[in-house]
Amino acid sequence: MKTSFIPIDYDYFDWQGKNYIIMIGRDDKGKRICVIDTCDIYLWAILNSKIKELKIKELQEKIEKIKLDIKGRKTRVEKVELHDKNFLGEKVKAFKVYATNYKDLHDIADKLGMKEIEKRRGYDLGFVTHNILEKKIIPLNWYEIEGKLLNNSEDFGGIDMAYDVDLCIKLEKSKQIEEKNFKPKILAYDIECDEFKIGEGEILMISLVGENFKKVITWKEQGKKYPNVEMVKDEAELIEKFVEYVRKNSPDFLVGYFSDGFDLPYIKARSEKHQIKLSLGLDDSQPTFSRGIMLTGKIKGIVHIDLLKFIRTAYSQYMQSETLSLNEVAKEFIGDEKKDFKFKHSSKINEDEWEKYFEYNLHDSILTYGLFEKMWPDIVGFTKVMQEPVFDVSRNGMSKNVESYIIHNLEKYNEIPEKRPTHEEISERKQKEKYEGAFVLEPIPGLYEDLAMFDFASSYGSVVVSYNLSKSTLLEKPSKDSYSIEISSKKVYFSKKIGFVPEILKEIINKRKLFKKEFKESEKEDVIKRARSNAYKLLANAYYGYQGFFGARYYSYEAAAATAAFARKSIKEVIEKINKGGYKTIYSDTDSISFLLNGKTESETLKFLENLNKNLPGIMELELEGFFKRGLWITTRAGTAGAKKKYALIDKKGKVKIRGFETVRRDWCKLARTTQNKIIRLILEHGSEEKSMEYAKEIIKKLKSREIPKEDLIIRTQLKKPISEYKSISPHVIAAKKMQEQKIPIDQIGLIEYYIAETPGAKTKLIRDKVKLPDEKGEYNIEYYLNNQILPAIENIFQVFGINAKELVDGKKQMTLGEF
DNA sequence: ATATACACGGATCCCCTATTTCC
DNA sequence: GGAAATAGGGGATCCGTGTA
Repeated sequence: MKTSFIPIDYDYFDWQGKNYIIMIGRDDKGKRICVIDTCDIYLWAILNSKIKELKIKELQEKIEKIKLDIKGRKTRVEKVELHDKNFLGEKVKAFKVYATNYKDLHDIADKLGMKEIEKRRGYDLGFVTHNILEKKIIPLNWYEIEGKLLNNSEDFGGIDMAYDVDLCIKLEKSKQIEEKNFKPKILAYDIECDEFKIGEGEILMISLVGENFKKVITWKEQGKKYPNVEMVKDEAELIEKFVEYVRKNSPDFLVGYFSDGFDLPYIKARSEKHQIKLSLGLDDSQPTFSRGIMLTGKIKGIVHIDLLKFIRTAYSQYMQSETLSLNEVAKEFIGDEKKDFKFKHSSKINEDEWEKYFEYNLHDSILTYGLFEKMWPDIVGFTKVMQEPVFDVSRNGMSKNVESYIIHNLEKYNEIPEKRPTHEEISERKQKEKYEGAFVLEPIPGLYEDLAMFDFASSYGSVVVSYNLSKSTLLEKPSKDSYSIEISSKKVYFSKKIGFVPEILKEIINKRKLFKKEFKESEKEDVIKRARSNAYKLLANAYYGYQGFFGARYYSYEAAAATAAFARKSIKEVIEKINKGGYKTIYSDTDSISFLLNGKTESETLKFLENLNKNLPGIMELELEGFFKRGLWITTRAGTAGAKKKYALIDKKGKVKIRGFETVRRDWCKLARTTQNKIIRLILEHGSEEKSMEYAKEIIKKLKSREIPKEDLIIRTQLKKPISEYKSISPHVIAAKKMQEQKIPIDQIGLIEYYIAETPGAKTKLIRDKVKLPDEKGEYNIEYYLNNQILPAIENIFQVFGINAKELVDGKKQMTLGEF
């Protein structure tokens, strides 16, 4: 039997004591194929360098005789081979110790505690990863496979009959082939319930959306007919219907939004209550959930995707949306939003409101479906780059992705993989003192004309590569021919012989450059190339964080601290050169520098940049971020110091770039934000403050005469932990308490909305005593919004021009008094 | 459990001192 | 007149949210 094959989902099973991998995928005709395979199972025992030849042989024989009896299952070491390998860049001799079952490796490792064996490695990767490493059948790549067709076969306990697939093949040969077109079958789903707590309420409806498939299943509001709505008799039947439709559609991907934490566990809990088997898996198995705080729901053969998780790692840092709610994310990515429906308990929904509810439910699945389609190229890109199954890649954070990438690229360096840190190691690492981070230059407040901004491309990444900073290149003793730098008054040294970790990163940066160039030069927009370029970009950026992350296999405090130190040194040197070159630096943060052109032309400045680059070490490179017509820096709220991480720029085309100001902060009311934004824009456009002052006066007047709609005064703050854990009872905590009392559900993100009201007769002057929920009756507190929202947002901007905004606020008050 | 440090600023917390209240 | 209650100032801390 020979066929094409694209693996999508990976799982494993035991048969007669041996591990087998099971890959579910498609052929180029769209047939669903199940492929069974296995590989050598082994761990590495690294030998002490002082061990004698003779002793090695003896030890090998001893290990070969190891027998295990685990919970009544008898097994043994199959064979032992001696190999020349590298571990953390050092040449080592290591035994490759073979076993029958991956699960036994741990127990075998425990028996290898002899003093001649220095380290035991490679038994904590997981069988799926191990198999991908061994057999190189990488998710979402195309293969031509050959093997035995299993048809009503007894092999593997009749697995071909258990799985609902078109073909089941025991793999014998495989080779990677050219990319073929693959359009995944997608089914998006969403549920609506009365209670937000998992399983506490009833599921009212479930919507499902696939290609040419739209359905809402419900047991509420029977009797009437609605488009796309199918009525069933009760909740139990609703769940059964859901299972039936998933099975009928037989998707490759079942996609939800926050479905790991809500929809799937909810359905599971309700099905348990009704004692219904939730046979969603291709082998009729039920979804399983990983333990731990963050749930993940897995369905055999169908990849369950929680899009929220992928968005969080892959996009959130570059997104405009203030929250990752389905509504905002859909708006940003596909220009569509949720249907309007005000959440109510089902008992309070009028007959004529149900149709809206059904539409709302269906539309959520439509949005989820649309988002998945939009993100599919990136999901493919990530999966192929990290070489891990889609299920994992779509959920993993960037540190895990970095690690996957390293693990799957060790072979070139003949490296044995490092182990995961133990709990003790993790707590030790966590206790380490924080090292000094980025350098931020205090700006000189003011409004400036004609500026340029330079920044380092992949700053920290290029530092790691240029100075060879990693766990394996850190030298124990000072050495002359090495890179050295001081971290917290201690000198550290790194070898100049390039380590495999910096080399892998160098490759990432190079590939990123290559793919970026490729997709920019491609005639029509090539989403796949763009996605791959993006995956490498994110990897390069996450690399530095990974080295400093306590859970990392290749953690290195010294390398991380040295990276920050070298970066500080580099940027300070560049600032000096810029100032010596006749420019004037205004501000700098981490890897970017803004400076005044001081009458120099743009082409002169570009030439200057070229020269700067000639003298930078290694692969470090400065880029032009842009030329700007004007720029604004202000003081901190407290004093005369220039405020860091806050500035606004306008370019020649009038495009404004605002960083750090209240304008971009979601915990300020809309009025303060839009007012500040407008004022900044007016100042940048006109180069003076008159127009913006007029505008400010007008807003203040409107606020005082209560002309501002309440929605512009709503303050949004995220509740980040359970109410009881707050030591400091701030306004948003009070608002959350009120919501709890009034049984208003707090959304999944925990965004709390409130406004500050006039509360005559209030005893204290605490803001929290004036908190009211948006729906609560009351008048907004003029004093508060003037002094705590508008004034702080504009005061320091006007201070640049020597204007006291406080007088603007108060002075206006007298005038309005005069008007009456 | 799941990348890092730096930074701002509101609001509360908490301690101290001064003032007011009460007997 | 002296003790207790209250008010207010100011630094420390908590908290959320940004920049890079």
